[in-house]
Amino acid sequence: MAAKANDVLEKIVSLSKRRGFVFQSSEIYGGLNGCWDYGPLGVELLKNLKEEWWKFMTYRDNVEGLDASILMHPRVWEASGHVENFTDPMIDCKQCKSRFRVDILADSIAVKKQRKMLDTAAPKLVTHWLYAGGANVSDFDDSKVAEIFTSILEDKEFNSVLIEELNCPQCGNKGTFTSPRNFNLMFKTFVGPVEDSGSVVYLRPETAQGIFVNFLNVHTAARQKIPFGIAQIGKAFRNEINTKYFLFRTREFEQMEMQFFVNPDADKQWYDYWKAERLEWFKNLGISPYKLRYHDHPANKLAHYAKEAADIEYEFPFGWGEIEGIHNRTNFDLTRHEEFSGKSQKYFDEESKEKFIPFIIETSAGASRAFMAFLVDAYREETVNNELRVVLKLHPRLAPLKAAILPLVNKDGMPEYSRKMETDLRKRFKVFYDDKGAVGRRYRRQDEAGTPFAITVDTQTIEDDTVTIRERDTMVQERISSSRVAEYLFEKLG
RNA sequence: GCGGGAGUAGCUCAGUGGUAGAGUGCAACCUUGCCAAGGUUGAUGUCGCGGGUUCAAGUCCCGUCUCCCGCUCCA
Repeated sequence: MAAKANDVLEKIVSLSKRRGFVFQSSEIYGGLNGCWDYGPLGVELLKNLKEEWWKFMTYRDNVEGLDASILMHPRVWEASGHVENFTDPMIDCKQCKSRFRVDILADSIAVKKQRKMLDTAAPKLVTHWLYAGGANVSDFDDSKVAEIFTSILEDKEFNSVLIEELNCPQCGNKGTFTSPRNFNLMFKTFVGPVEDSGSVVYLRPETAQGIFVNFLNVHTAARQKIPFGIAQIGKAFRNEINTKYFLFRTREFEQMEMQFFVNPDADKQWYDYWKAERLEWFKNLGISPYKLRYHDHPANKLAHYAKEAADIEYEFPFGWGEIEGIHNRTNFDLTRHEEFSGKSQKYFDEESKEKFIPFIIETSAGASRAFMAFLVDAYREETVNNELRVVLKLHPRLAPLKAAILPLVNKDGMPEYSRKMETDLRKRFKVFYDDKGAVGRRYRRQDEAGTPFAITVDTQTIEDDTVTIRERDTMVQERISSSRVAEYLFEKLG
C-alpha cells in the first residue's frame, strides 16, 4: 500500500520532469533542497489555477485585489508575532538525543559560569562585534552577560567556542552538542550595503500581513464598506526544517489569500460562508469530491490569533494534507498593528454609528499545494486496447494546452490547412501543433499533457471544411465545421 | 536533526574491480489514412559532486549534496 502510494508520487515526479511541469531547482548543481521550478506546461497550469482563483475571489463587488511587496518593515513581523514565535534555535545532544531550545539551555547555566566561560573564550572571540570596541566581559552586568551569552550561542561563526564547553543538562556529557539549528521559519536578509542588525528585513512568511497593513488604504481608495475583502496572490518563504513530498512542503511557495473584514457580530456567518465557498471552488474545478474534506480545529488547538479554524484537506498518495486554511482571526492582527504602529485601525460604521476594529475571516490557500492536488487528482492510468494510457484529466480551464492541431498525414494539403488553423486559434488559445509520427501516438502524447481537445485535419477537411474534435477523457470524436472550432472551444472552456 | 532506501542517456533501469549498456523517448528522412504502426539514420553520459584505495573504480572506502520513506518538526 505504502509502496504503491509512493509509486504514484514518483510517477508524477517523473512525468513532471519529462513533460515539463516541474523541474528541480538548480538541478545541474545538484539541486537545492525544497525548491522547484515550473516548466513550460507547469507554468501554464499554475497560471491558470491562479487565474481561476482570482476570478472566483475578486470578481465580486465586495472583494478588492492587492499585490503587496515581499519585503516589509521589520516591525510588521514583531506585530504579527513571527519574530517572537519563530525564533527558536534548537540544539541536540548527540549522546542522549535530547533537544533543547538554546535560550532555555542558556538559562539553565548560572550567570557566574556564563561570565567565566566568556572570559575563558575571549581570545577566540576577539573578532566578534562585542569585542570590537575593546570591551570586556567584566564591563557588563549580569543581564547583559546572559544576553551576550545567548547571542553568541546563536551566532554561527562563534558558537562552537562555547558549545564545546557545555554540559548536557540531560545526560551530563560535555561537548556532545550539535551546532544550534535556527528553527526560525523566517528568511532574513539585509537592506542596503551594510549587513548589520539595524538593516535586517525578512522575506515574508505569509502574504496576509501585506493585506492587514493596507486595510485602511484599500478601504479608502476603493470606497469599500465593511464587510469587504482584500485578495492577494504571492510568494512566501519559510525556512522549513524538513521539506517533504515533492511540492507539498517547500521553502518557497505561493499563497492565494483573501482577508475578509467584518463586523465582530457577523464573524460566524462570514466564516461559514467562506468555508463553504472555498470547498466549492476545488470541487468546481474537478477535484474528486471524496478526496476532499474539512478538518475543523478543536478549540484547544487553535492558534493564538484564531477563534475558529478549519483546513480543507486533500487525500494525497501520502495521506491527507492541508491545501487551504479558513480562519476567524478576530481583531488580533489589526489590534496588534494599531499597537505597534501607533496608527488607529478602527473602522467607523456610518449606519450603526459604531467604531470598532474589524474581525478578519481569512481564506489562505497554497497555490503550489493546490497545483499538486490538481495534478495528482488528474493523473490516471488506463488500459486501452491492451495498452497503457497515461492521461491527465485536468479541468479544461486548468489544462496547460487547450487544444492540439494534428494533420492526419503530412500530405495533400493537410499540413498547410492545419498550420492556418493553428495560426487562427493561437490568437485566443494556448494550442499545440504536432505532425510527428502516427496520429494515435500524438493523441497519447496530448493525453499525458492533459490537453482536453485534439483537432484532426483529414482528407474530408480539404473537401468540405470540417474537422474532427477528439475529447481527451472519452476519446470520442465529433466532426464539426472548421469555422466553428473557436466557438466550440470557447463553449467547452466556459 | 535522527534512522532506512536511492542517485548510470530526457524517462525507466541493467551493469558484482578490466572498452558505457538496454528499453523507451528525442531528431531527420522514407512510409502513412484515427488511438503509443513499420523501416533507415543520428544525437545525447564529468556514471550526483569531492576525496581516497588500486596498475585499473560506475563498481570498494570516506565525506558531501539531492530525492523518496519513517521519526522529529510544522506559533
